[in-house]
Amino acid sequence: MPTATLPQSSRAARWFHALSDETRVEVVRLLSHGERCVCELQDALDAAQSRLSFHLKVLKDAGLVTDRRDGRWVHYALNRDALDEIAAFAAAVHPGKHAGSCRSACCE
Amino acid sequence: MPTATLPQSSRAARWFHALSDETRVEVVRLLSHGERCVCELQDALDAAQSRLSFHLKVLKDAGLVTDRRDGRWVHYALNRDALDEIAAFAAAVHPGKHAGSCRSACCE
DNA sequence: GATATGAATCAATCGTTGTTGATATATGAG
DNA sequence: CTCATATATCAACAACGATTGATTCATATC
Repeated sequence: MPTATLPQSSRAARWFHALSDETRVEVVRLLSHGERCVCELQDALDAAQSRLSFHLKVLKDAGLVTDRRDGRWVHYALNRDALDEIAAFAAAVHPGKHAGSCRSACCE
Repeated sequence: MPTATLPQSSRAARWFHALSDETRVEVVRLLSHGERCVCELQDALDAAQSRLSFHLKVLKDAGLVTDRRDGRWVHYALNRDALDEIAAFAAAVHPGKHAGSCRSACCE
């Protein structure tokens, strides 16, 4: 049962990879306050334009953020569903959830 | 390296990096059922010994797992505190938490 | 149209990460 | 002490990821 509720490991690994860079974590933290345009993120993070664009692409490809063009600006926002799944993963693998039901099979 | 004194984003990035590989995610899932020895993980994952050892070291260096030697076997277990912090991160950046209190500053 | 601005993409580079096979270390059995 | 087993470490290499500066694309203003 616990396994069935967990996302595929490869999906999880993809999310975690997207969050494995400090700049990208900062972006996510900024976006947690609401939608932001690229220029604003650039300001807040003091990041070169192409560098930030690269990281935003990684986050977008992983499905963690969405983008929306508005005139010449592009606004990024967190994808709530993905964050839900990440939280679910952390909860599902929490030790103690499977209280002794699955004992070790070797080294005894 | 005093991970405890690092800024939060950097610590988070470290954890997520440790989980950014499918094999390591699988290890964490297996350990969620309880402590496991290396040979057992090797069996379950069908992974070469040095390869698994490498991934276990990454997880251990990131503070996600602990190891305990027992005779000739070494048992690995999840570090509950780290998983708590990861869950806390996911919850903290969840959109909607800061309901309109922080509006965008540009592109208006 | 011409031009300016916000953002994405590209090419080059360089450091990092994962895999493999070989070797080393630790423990226990005989 | 010798040997077998469990695990860690090492060296080499391929694959991948991040950064930078230049270029391109899209949109808006004049």
